[in-house]
Parts: sequence; C-alpha cells; structure tokens
Amino acid sequence: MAKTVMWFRRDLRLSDNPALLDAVAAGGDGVVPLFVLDDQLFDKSGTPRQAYLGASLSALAEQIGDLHVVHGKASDEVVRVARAVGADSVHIAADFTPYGSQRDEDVEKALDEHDIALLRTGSYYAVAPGRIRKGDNSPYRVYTPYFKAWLEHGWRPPADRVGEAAWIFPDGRTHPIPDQAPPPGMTVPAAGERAARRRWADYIDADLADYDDVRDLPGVDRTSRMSVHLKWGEIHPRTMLADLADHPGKGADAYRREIAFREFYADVLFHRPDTVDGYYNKSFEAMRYDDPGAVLEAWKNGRTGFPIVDAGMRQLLAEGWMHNRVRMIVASFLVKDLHVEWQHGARHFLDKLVDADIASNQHGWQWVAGCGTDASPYFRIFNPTTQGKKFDAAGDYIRRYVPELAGLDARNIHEPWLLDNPPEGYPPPLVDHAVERLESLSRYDEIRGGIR
DNA sequence: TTTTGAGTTGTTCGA
DNA sequence: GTCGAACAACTCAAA
Repeated sequence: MAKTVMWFRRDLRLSDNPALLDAVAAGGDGVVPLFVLDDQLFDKSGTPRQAYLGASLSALAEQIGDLHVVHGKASDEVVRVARAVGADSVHIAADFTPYGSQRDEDVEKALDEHDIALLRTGSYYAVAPGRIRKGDNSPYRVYTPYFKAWLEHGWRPPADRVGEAAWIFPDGRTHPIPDQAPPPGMTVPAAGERAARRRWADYIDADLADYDDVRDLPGVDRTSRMSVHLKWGEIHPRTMLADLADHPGKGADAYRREIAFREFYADVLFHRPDTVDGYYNKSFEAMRYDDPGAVLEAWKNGRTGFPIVDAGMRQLLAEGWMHNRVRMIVASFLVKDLHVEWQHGARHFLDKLVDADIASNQHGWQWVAGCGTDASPYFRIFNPTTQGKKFDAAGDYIRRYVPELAGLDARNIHEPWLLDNPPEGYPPPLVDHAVERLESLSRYDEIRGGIR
C-alpha cells in the first residue's frame, strides 16, 4: 500500500478518468487531489477563462469533498506536495501541447531526484497525438485522410468507473480556489463534470439530429456549447463518441467529424510545436502584411462597419464565446481584408474566449489565413456581406449584438451603408471588400512559387 | 518512382 | 433568381 498524487490539469472529472483510476489503484493509503495554479493560469484574472476555471475547480472540490490547490511553479509545487505526504507516484493524463509537455518534463525530472515517478495515463483525446501516422510513419497534413485513419484506428470505450479514493490532504500552504467574477455583465456557463454531462445529454435529446443542418446558423444558435467542457476535460471525447454511436445519423456523423478535427489539430501541433505562433507553411513568412494599428482595434471592438463581423466581435467581448461560423468570418476579415497577420487575431481569441484551446485556435486561424493544413486555395476569401446573408439571412444574430442596427429589416441589415440614412452611431465600412480581396490575391501572387 | 485523384467550411461571373 | 463553371497551381496520400 502506498500514497499517490492525482495531479488534475485539463481532466477535471472523476468518471472515465484513467489517470485517476491508476492513482486510486496505486494509492491504497490515500490519494492527494492536486491542482496547481501556475502563472499561465493565474495571471489571467478577470478573464472569462479564469472565472470558468474557478467554477470548475469548485465543482470538482465539491465532488471530492475538497481539493488541494497550490500556486507556483509546477516543478516546485508538485514535488513539494508529493514529498509532504510521502507519495510514490504522481498521476496525470498526458499533455501534448508545447507548453504542457515541457512543463511535465520539468516536473518529471524534479520528481525523479526524489525517486517519485510521474506516470502518464491517457490523454485529453480519444486518440493521443502522435499515434496516427501514414504508411511512411510521417504525420498527416490533410484532414480527410487523417479522419479515415482515425476512424480505422478507433479508441477505447469509456472507463465505466468513477475514481473514488481515500482522499488525503497534506498540511501546509494551499491557495484558495480562484473566485473570480467574470467581466462585468458576463455570465460563464455552468461548470463541472455534472454540468457537462447534463448539457451533453440535453443536447443529444434536443439538437444532435439537426446538428448538420443548423450548426452554421449563428442566429439559430443550437450548437452544443461543449467546447469549454472538452477544454477542461469535464467530459472526455471518448464518452461523447460512445454516445454518438448510440444515436446514429447525419447529426452524429457531422459531430464526430468535428471531434476528429479537434484531434487532428492537436496532432498537428504535437508534431509542429513551432506552429503555436509560427507559420505552418513557412512560405507565408514572406507574405506582405500590414502593421496592426487602428484597424486591429476597430476589429477587436466590433466597429468595422461590417455587420456580421461586428456582431461576432461583440459577442466575443460580451459572452467570451463566438459562434464557429462567425469565428471564420471575422478571422478571414482580419487577415484578408485588413491584411493583419493571423497571430494578432489568434492572441485576441485566446485572451477572450472561455473555451480557447491552443491547438484548435492556432490551427483554425492558420487554416483561414491559408498558411495552415489542407490545400490553401487562393480564392478562399470570405465575403462578409455574402456570409451574413447566407448564414444569418433574417439578421437575427446581427440584431442581437449590434443595437445600432436593431431597427433594420432583413433586406437592409447586411449592407447598412447603402441606406440613404444609415443608422446613427454605426461606423461606415472600414474598407472596400472588393478592393481588399484583390489586394490579398495580389499579395498571395507575390509569394506563389514559394508555396512549399 | 511515378501516377492519379483529391483537397472542411468560397466567390464571382455569365448563361 | 438559379446554376454550373472557373478560379492556379500545388501538395498530399496512396496505389
């Protein structure tokens, strides 16, 4: 019999948690449930993410009875806690992000000096990054073949057990669970494992079958909103995949493809940690971009004069979340209409999104910018007006987030600048889309030939 | 090694 | 209004 530490990170749940089951199995004399607030997490106070994390940790603490929270550098704090209780091992789910994997290596090294093992069981994915390779052992660079291989590879069914341990808590300094209010006027989603399960079950009952039909309509807003729960591991994707298999149909198929996209981008970032801020396709380093300035601020504040873009950016500020279709539209606008490098937009998303995931965020941006995975057709330049008319035909989404335009009907709301009397207080279009589209095409032309 | 078919989410133009 | 073709050339993945 021995003691162990379960170091929670992005796996804030007790069921279907293989690392926790290992910690319990090895820790017959007790398991410390530990969470380390490092500066990456701690310095984001006042953000929706910080508020959500606090709520999720509180939910976990409530399930367990308590949670041992410390603040500091993981390589110091994990060692200190493990030694304080005389633990033989520290258990984690493997983290494959550039920051996380480096942190874990540092912790592993520090623990090793005291003969304490860092044991990785499972990951945040159905199929761990690095697992799926082409015949020549190199990683996939295109989604569809990855998806086929991913399906064929398959995944374990959920572990049908709850990690119930003899929890123990070392003496000594702890840190209160952050109790950060979200930015004024904002509410964060209900957090924790139970909330995640409930949300998922409700979604399956009400909306999954229609996922393929309505997921692109921001005004309808019947997306699952599971991203934040996945981000913190309040539910594991394999649990969701098992449920999808029980509810076959077009909706489940489409949803499964989106889960696979999350795994694909995690795999891509694992193989190319430099792409966290560097160009996946390096020939885009030669692309001419404009210095971000006033236009970046206008974009961030939802004052570009393009209704669907401004609605999206304001939703982000108001709710810490943005509909996926609109994420693509605003991203395309920043890169292709304002000629600002994708990294600036990606950073803003990381700052403001409650669900921000480093791999999905950075590679979603790189895809829009044309420098990411997948063939990058030069013609993929979203027309913000066409996109608005197509996906928010009635204008409901725009009306919800841009009060200056709330009085306009569906015919006028997408092009308010055409009105004889444009609405008071709403800015005129920052740029002429037709002109900037051609500008983007010509800048693309300059680096062509250098494309890989 | 060479060949072949295909590549998340688009837009515009002209019939 | 609707619909299909064109928009370049290249890379990827697999046979």
